[in-house]
Amino acid sequence: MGTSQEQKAQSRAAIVEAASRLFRERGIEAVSVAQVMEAAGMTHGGFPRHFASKQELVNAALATAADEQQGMAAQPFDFEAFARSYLTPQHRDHPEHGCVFAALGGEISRAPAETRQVLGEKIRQHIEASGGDPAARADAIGRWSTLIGAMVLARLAEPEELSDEIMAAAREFVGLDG
Amino acid sequence: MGTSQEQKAQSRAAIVEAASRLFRERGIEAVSVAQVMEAAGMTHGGFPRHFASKQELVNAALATAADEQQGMAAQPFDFEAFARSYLTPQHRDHPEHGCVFAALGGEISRAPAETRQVLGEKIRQHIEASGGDPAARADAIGRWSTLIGAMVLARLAEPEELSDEIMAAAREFVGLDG
DNA sequence: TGTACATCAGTGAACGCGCGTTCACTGATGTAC
DNA sequence: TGTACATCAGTGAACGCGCGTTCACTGATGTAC
Repeated sequence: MGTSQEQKAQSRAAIVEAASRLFRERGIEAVSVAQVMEAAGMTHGGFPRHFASKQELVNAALATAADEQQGMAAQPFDFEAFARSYLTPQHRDHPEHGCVFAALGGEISRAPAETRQVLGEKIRQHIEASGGDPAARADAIGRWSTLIGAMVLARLAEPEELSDEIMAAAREFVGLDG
Repeated sequence: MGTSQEQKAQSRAAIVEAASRLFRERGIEAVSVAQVMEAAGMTHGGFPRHFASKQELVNAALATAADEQQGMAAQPFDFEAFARSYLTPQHRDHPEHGCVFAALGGEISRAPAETRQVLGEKIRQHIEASGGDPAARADAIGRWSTLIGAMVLARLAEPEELSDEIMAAAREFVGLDG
């Protein structure tokens, strides 16, 4: 069953990727299993061959979304480059390819513990990666918080000039453009 | 119909207050009209006497939640006092009485324009209140962003020590405790 | 190599359920005179 | 002041709908011999 299992793994990856994208774009509750399966090129009946419940898919999709962001960042972590690509109209207007904390943080803090822990662990990893020096850690946390909060505000603010101003102010506040 | 209209206004206020609280606690989509009406002491059938749709209730509840926060802040706005009460376990553990942007910002950025505009306008007002000096404006935006992002992270982070550390780091980053 | 059989990813119909919304009704409130 | 009538906030049953999930079935994949 070699080929078959390969195909199954590909299908699963397609489902998780579609979910990761659709959840960030429209919210978890607003996206149905059938919509995810359709986006992955299947019908909804095949879903239970890969996940026991929507909850399981959510957990996998969030882990993927968080890893994707971490994977795109430079190694070792370059905050300035990260912040410059984070605070952009491109990111603001395309949450489906963006930061899972800004897009779904609020919603997930109300999710079952199992789901919260997926992102909780990613947060821990991200902070650990900033090094052992307490001052550097605190600074990393402060700057990261600023990016997330600014993106939340920038996605709500109107008109677009104000939204742009929020992103520019956050760039300054974290030490760029200054 | 004087008394009757007073009673109606009281009922409407109770519905909006219950919605404002429940939406922040559980998310907008996760709370049904029937649950809001029950929390307000009525049955769901009375709902259309006050609102044409759930969407209308959402708009009213968000405006109330945003005004509530603004109303609790000192006049003139004292950022330091605001930040100190914002970055607390009390606020983190009780989103139902807390910042609507941290609790529902992501969800609302995906809502219909009409709903987004309710919070978009509150953001504009909050920023305008920081004064006309461009540097002061930018600083106010940066600090506010930090508070919101830190609360999103603090509500997801585990264990509790890490969550507390995030709030402490944000306090430092906005210029307190430093 | 061929052939008969087992497995199981994916299909499409169906399920029970809770949702937002609608509506006939009731009874207290307020008005007309 | 008293009486007959109108209004309408709130009740409780009902509606159509989309949801997550289940399941009999199919047909391609892989195994046994």
